[in-house]
Amino acid sequence: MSWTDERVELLKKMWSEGQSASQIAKELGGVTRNAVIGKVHRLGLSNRAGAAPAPAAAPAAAAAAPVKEAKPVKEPRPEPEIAEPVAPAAAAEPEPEPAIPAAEERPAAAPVSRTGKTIVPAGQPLPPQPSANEISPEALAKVSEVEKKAKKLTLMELTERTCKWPVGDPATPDFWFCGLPVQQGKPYCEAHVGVAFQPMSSRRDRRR
DNA sequence: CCCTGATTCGC
DNA sequence: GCGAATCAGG
Repeated sequence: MSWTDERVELLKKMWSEGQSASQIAKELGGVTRNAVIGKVHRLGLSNRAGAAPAPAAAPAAAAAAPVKEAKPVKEPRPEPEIAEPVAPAAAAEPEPEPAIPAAEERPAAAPVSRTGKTIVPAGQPLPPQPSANEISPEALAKVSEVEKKAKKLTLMELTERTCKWPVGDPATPDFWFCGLPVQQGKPYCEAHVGVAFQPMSSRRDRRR
């Protein structure tokens, strides 16, 4: 692959949006994150922050790079009141893919006050949290177990290979994501995949 | 271990 | 100019 104008533009866009080199590389395809980083440097748009204007040393790099930043700082949440963490009727679609929150996206603003308290916004994308519905007791038991040894990651710590299963009330400090290694291709660890993706077979309810 | 960006240097 | 290898860090 080569750096066509389009690709370079996408690169610039994503980079200024705060996307990581690896994410950009994936998006572009045909290039590694190294290639992306290399290109970024050659383009002279290294520093992404509008801050830290190189204090006392090496203002060197990117001297000829205007880099117009338009920090897309998104409002954490205009609406402070969140109704209730009601147990969302278990997402039991024949075609799985319970589209979790937008955990993938780079949170523009860290929902963490420097007082240590983690203030999770918990916008509208309320996750699965299946109610003890028609899920095998085994699977549920498994989940309980797993939650004990979960990594308890914060939103920002999630990656593509960490279980994105949410635990607790998003409105409290006791909210976290499982964080255990995900199952190949899935967004959750084995245990949580078990309750997140129900085989249609078990969904057949009392004949129609 | 997973990830991040930064630099170097042969091509 | 390009990007793998490497470095330095979280």
